[in-house]
Amino acid sequence: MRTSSEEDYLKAIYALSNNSDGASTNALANHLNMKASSITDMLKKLSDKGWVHYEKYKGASLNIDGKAIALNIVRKHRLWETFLVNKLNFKWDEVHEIAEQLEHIKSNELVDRLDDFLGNPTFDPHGDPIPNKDHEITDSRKRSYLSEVKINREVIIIGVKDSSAQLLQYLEKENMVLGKHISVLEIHDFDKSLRIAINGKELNISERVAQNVLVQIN
Amino acid sequence: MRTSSEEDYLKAIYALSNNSDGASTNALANHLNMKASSITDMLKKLSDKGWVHYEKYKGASLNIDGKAIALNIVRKHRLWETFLVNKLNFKWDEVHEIAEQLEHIKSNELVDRLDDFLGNPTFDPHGDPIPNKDHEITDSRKRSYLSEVKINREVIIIGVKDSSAQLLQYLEKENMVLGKHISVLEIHDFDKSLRIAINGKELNISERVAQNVLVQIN
DNA sequence: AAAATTATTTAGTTTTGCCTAAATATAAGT
DNA sequence: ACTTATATTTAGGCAAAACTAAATAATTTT
Repeated sequence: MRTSSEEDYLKAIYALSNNSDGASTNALANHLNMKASSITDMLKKLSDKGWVHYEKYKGASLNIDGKAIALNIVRKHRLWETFLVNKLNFKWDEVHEIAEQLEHIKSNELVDRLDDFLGNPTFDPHGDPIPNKDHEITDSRKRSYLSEVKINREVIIIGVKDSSAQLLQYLEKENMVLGKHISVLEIHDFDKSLRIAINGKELNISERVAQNVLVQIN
Repeated sequence: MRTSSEEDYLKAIYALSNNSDGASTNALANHLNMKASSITDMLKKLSDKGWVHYEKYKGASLNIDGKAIALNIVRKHRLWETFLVNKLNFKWDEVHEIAEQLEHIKSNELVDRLDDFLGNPTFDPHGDPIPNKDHEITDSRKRSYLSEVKINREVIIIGVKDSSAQLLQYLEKENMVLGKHISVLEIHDFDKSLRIAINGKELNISERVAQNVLVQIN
């Protein structure tokens, strides 16, 4: 058995582990809005439970069991977000907080039935891939941030990096929503802002925004 | 703000308050599977928060705010049970435990949207009435337990009192499910068991079962 | 390489929500 | 009414999960 709190830590370690290197104490403290000392305490506990590899002063990484749990939480989070948007008509910037609660509901049967009910989606409303029952992410799309795209390349919006309400509302206002096609027309040297073509119109967006828009390259 | 634990207590006090008299410490301890001393602690806290009227040695009862919270939890519980049965195809004996978790998810918007998504049901899969947004139960059906029904009265199954898996599975086996029409043919004096007509056949059931089957009288 | 800075851990504390054991109040039996 | 039984409360304790403040390790700067 495990607590919601433990699940939050495992999810955070997963989120902060790029490539094979783990997550540092401070990075976790920052991500979870806690003090570093609290992180140290919990990492010891998670290590004792066999979910995390932890060495003093060297940060933490997930081992097999811990990764399975983390991916299961991610799976639940993304399935619930899909439910909230597709079935209850929430907007994609409104669902994160609720999904943070729903992801901790315990029942494998529930998750599997929800998955079926939603038609076994492979991506959530933010464009993030949904792990399958076996905790595998089978993401075949070539993805990149809009800020990295070459001029005149046509791409499709498939998600965002920072899913803050501010960003999502901005994108909604500019009608830069999931599935839209974009061409990068020009990159302005002085501030790296972009002129893009979308919805048959031209639009300028800041580098900051472009760095947070995830696109699929055809 | 309130905790899941506090919500559980308020729900228990509501469940144990028949008519206007409140719930005793021991009854609550029994209902919640806790020790009486834990109940005393929490009743003081709930009293401080203004949700419960508590006097030493005299048990507890809900005041206006507490009752509103309790009915909101009941509403959420029953809506989620309805979702699980109607949308995810769970059986009615499988949903209680999951709904116990889901009822604590915080978001009024979510509950209201779920309500709409389900078609604003007034009864859950066990036949229990679902409080509306204003925490009112508007139950217009005349209900009774099958054990109280007069001979030759035709009634409709609308719920159960004890929703244990054993009972629900027994009813399922005998095809005594929600919505079925029943006539009481005979009440045997020596053990108060009933001979009933259901599904075009006759069937004997014990008093114990009859006491737990909730029916609507036409 | 030493000093200064930053990151991490340790030690001790707090709050929540439960527990046990003992004390006290209420209710019931004779 | 008095004794016994039951119900309830009080007092003290424990584990989880956070915190602060101080100590120590690692890293960076000069």
